[in-house]
Amino acid sequence: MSNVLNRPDSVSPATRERVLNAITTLGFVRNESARQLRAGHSRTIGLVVLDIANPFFTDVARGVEEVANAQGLSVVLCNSDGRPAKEAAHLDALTEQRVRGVVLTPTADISPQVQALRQRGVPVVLLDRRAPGADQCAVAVDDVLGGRLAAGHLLDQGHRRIAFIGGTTGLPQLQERYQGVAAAVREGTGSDEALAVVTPDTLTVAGGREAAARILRLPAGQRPTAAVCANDLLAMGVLQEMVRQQVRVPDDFAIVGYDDIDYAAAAAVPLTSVRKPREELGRRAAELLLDEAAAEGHQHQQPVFEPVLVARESSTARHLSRSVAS
Amino acid sequence: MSNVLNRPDSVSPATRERVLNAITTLGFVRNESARQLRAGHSRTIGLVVLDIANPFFTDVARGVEEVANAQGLSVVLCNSDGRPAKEAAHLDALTEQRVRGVVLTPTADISPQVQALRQRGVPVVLLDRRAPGADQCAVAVDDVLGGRLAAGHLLDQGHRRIAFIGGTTGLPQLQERYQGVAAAVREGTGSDEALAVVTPDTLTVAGGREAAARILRLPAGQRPTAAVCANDLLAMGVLQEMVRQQVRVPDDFAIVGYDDIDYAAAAAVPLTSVRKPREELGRRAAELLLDEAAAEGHQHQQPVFEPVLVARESSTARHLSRSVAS
DNA sequence: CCTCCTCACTGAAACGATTCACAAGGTGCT
DNA sequence: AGCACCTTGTGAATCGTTTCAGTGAGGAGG
Repeated sequence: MSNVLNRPDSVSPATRERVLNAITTLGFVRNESARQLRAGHSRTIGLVVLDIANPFFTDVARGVEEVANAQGLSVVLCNSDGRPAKEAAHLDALTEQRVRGVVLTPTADISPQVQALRQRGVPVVLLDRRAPGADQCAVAVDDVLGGRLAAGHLLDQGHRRIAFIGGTTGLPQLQERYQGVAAAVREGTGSDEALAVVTPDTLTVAGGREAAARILRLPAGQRPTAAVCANDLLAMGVLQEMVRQQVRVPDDFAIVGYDDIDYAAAAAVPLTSVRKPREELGRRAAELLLDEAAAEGHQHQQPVFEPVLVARESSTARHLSRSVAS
Repeated sequence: MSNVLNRPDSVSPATRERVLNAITTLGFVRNESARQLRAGHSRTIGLVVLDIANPFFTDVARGVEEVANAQGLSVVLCNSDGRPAKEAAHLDALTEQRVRGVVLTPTADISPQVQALRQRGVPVVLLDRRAPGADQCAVAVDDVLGGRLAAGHLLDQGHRRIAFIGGTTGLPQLQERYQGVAAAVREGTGSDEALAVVTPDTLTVAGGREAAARILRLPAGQRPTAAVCANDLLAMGVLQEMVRQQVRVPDDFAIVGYDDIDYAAAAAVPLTSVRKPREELGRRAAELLLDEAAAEGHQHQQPVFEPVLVARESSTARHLSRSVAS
C-alpha cells in the first residue's frame, strides 16, 4: 500500500485500483506520525516570529508559507512575543517534532536552543537579523542604512532635534537602526546632542503612545520636533497620542516609521516609513532553509536587502509656513 | 526513562538523577512522532483561518493559542485564504497529523473534510459562524444584529441611500450582516430601493478600494451617501479610495466597518465599526474544543456573542452644516 | 528445454516512546 | 520464621509506515 501511495508507477494498474478503492471505502488516512518516525524527520518547518500581531510578520509568514507549501511542507507558525522563554519553549517543541528546519526572528540573544538545533543538523535561518558568523544563513535588511534614510529625511526637512523611539539595547536590528540614525544626525548637525533616545516597554502601538506621552512631558526647549520609530506600530502609537494631545503632525511633530506595513499608508496621517521587502524576506529565508535541508553542497548565504524610504504626509511639510527647528 | 520524564515520582531519586544526567550529556531529545504514534493522537490542535493578513484573525489566534498553550497543546495555524481548495488541503494535512481537534473559520461551504474529521471523532469547532445543527460546537457573533446596528446608526445620521459592501452570496456571516442591514434599511426608510449591494473581488483593502471606485462611478442621483462594509479591511480600502478621489469622509460619504480591528481607530479618518470580542471568540472556541476532546459527557454549545457599535469620525457629523441625504 | 532476467507482490524488520506484566528486593505484620 | 505487600526496575509488545530482501510467475534468449 505504501507503494500505491508513494510510487504508483511501480504497481500494476489493477492492484492500484483495488487498493485505492479499499482506501476510500475504509476511510483510511495515512498516519503522519508513523511516517515521521520511520523517516526520522517531519514534513514541517517552524517559523518563530517576534509578534504575530505585527502585520510585518504576517507578511513575512505568507512568503515563507508560499515557498514551503510549494515543496509540500507545512509551516508551524509560533509566536515568541519577544520573550526568550517563549522562544525557547517553541524551539524545544519544534526540536521534539523533528522539524526539517526553523526560520527564526530571534529575541535579543541567540538562545542555546538554536545552537543545539544546529548541532543536531537542523538548519536554522535567521530572519531580519544578521548572522553572528558565516557558518549560518541569515536574511537581513541593512538597518544602518534604514536608520540613515529615516534620519536623513528628517534632517532634510529641517529638523534639528530628533528622537529615536525603540531603545538602543534590545534587538540588534534596533541597535543598527539606532546607529544609522545617530550617524546621520551627527553628520547632519555636527553634534550628538541633537538625538534623544526613548525606550518604550514594548514595540507595539501601546508602546508608541507611551513614548509620545513621555516626549510631550519634556520641557519645550529640549523636546524633539520629530521621531524615527523602530517600527510602524510604534509610529502609529506615537501618531495617535500626538493627535490626541492636539499636536499637529507633521507641522508640530514629524514621524517616520519602519517596515512600511500596509496600515502605515492608511493611518490618520499617512506615515512616512522605511520599506522592507516583507514577503521577499520570507521567501528568501524559506528558500535558503530548504536548500540547506536538502544538504547537497549547501553554501551558507547572508543576503542583505536594501530598504527604501517612502515619504508620506507624517514627515513632509504640507504648508509653506512651517516652524520646525525653531 | 519514560518514567523519569512522565512520572518522576515513581522512580527513586538516585535513578532519576542518573537518567537525567545521561539525557543531558547525550543531548537526548524526546521524539514527538514516536509519542504520537503510540498515543494515537498528537498534542496539537489546528486553527484554520480565512485570512492570516487580517488582524481580526491574528487576534482570534492569540486567544486560541493562549488557551491551548495553557493545556500544553500547540497550535498549527493554517491560512485558507478563503479558498475551499486550500482549506481542504490543510484539513487533510491536519487529519494525517492526527490533531486533537480543529478550530475552523470555514469558507463558504462546509467541506466534506469537516464531516470526515468529525466521523473520525476529531472535534471541530466552527468560529465566527453559526453551526448548521445542534450536534456541533460553534462560536459565533450575532451578525444580523451587527448589520442592524451599523445600518441603524447610518440611518440615525440621516443617510437615506446606503451601500452594503461585501456581497450577499458568499460567506454566511456576510449574508447575515447583509440581512441585518437590509432589515434596518427597510424599516427605516420603508423601501428596498435605499440599499445598494456592492460585491468586491476580495474582502481586503484592495477590494474596498475597488468597491469605492465602483460606487463613485454611479450617477449622482443613485449614488449612496454611506456604506456598511463587511469587514474593516474593506472599510479601510473604501476610505483610502474616497480620500484619494477627494470625497470628504464623513461629510460626503460615511463609512462603517466591521470587526473593529485595532487599526480601525487609527485610520486616516477613525473608522466607526462593529466590535466583536476577538480574543474572547478564540478563547471560547479553544475551550469548547478542549472540552469536547476530553470527551467526558461533552455538551455541544453554540454561544453567540453580541456585537457593539463603536461610533467614530468616519460616520459622525463633524460640522453642523452637513448635506447628507439631499 | 533450460537459464536468466524482469516485474509485481509479500513479509519482516525498523523507527522510538509508552505501557503493562512481571521480577527482585525490602519492609512490616502475625 | 513466614507470608503478604509495597517499591523499584526490567523486558517485551505495541503503534503504522517505510524499506528492503526475498518469492514466484512469466517472458526472452540461447
